[in-house]
Amino acid sequence: MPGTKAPEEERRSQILTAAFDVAARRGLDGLTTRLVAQRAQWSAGLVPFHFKTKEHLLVALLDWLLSSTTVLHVTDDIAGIPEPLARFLALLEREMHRLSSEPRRIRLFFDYWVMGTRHPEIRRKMRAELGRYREAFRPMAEEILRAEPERFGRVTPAGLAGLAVSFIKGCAIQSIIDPRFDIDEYLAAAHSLLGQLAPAPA
Amino acid sequence: MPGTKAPEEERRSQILTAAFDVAARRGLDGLTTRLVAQRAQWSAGLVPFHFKTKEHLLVALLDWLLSSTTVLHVTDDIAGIPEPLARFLALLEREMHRLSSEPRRIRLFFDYWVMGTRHPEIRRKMRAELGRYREAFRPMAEEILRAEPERFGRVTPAGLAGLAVSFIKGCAIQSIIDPRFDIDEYLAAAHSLLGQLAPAPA
DNA sequence: GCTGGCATTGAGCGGGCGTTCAATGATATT
DNA sequence: AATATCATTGAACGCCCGCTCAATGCCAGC
Repeated sequence: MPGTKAPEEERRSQILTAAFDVAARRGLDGLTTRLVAQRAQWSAGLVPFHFKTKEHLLVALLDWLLSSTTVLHVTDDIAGIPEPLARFLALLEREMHRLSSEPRRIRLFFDYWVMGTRHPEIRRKMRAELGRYREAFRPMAEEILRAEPERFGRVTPAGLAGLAVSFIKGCAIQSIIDPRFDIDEYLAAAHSLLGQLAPAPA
Repeated sequence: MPGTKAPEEERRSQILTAAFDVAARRGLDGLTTRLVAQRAQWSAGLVPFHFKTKEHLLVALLDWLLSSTTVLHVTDDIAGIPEPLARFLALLEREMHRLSSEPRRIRLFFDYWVMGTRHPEIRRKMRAELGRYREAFRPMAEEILRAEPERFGRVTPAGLAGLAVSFIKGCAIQSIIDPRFDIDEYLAAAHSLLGQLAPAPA
């Protein structure tokens, strides 16, 4: 039955949307079942009814956050770029642009990252997410390295993919905490640095 | 009177040490004045007596964390490396090694980063810290770029310094949440990438 | 040896939290 | 129309928090 949801799932979805709003404003510490209910003018007991414990709510919100963040999909326009390095750079650039257009998601992502430090299930999910993120860069990294294997003897696709993730997450950390952090300057440096990887342009 | 402290400062320092222990175990959420006191077998009222509010304690702990992290000092052995690029890489490598040797500090750093997202004073301190961190890389970045200005037209020292910070923080984010993240592989990729900046090695 | 001042104690206050649950209301089934 | 089912309400419980403060202990200056 496309376009509809079971009532139960519908309600859970509504709650998660409200929970994201609260978490985005107040952080995971400030996320309480009462505030979530209040935000949508529900009774205080509704949220605990649909999510047995707060932990369930937190885990479900993380799933919601990750699944509603289109990070894995290499869109057609980027997949269509023939040159692997250019594709790599285009993906980097698009991701950085997404960062600055969705700061609330990134902040919450790092909030969960910190939580994952002490919470096994959340750590597992964050680890998987970062792994998927790297995997998205891996095919391009492989192609880049394959073009000039002798030049990058010790560099592996996984290493290069990890570097790409660092570019993006590192940029997020700096730009979110410091609005004067110059993303264009940063991107120019990244482009130039990665541009050195090009197989000797004419 | 070297080697001694005023009793008041001595006590505050003891409290901050205990507070770091608690925060490292439980995170900033789990940091309570009672737990700090309990940890050192003090009465529950002692911590609020020396730090009027919990916010004061949190800010003081951040100051303590940042000032006791030797991040600014480019040690003599590194400063003595003649080649700027090699110096840059040596500093990167030492910082990454420090990350894995002091995971508690890094975790707490990111915990404060998240807090800084919503707390102006903490955000200000985190911004300043990241700025100092970039500045530590800047002189070397300037030298590297000065060697071949025509090759890196659009790259600025600030951009390159930001990239260096991303290398380190990005590595921390990935390796702390995922013990299987291969730091050596990552470092090899970073070295190779930055190595491309070398002024045409023989 | 007395005393004044300060560090320290530990009980207590008010408040917000997660969670529970009897009561209520709405809806679908018979 | 009667009833069973389940989402929803809102008050209540127990817990832990930051913070306060009278009482206590400790020690330097007289």
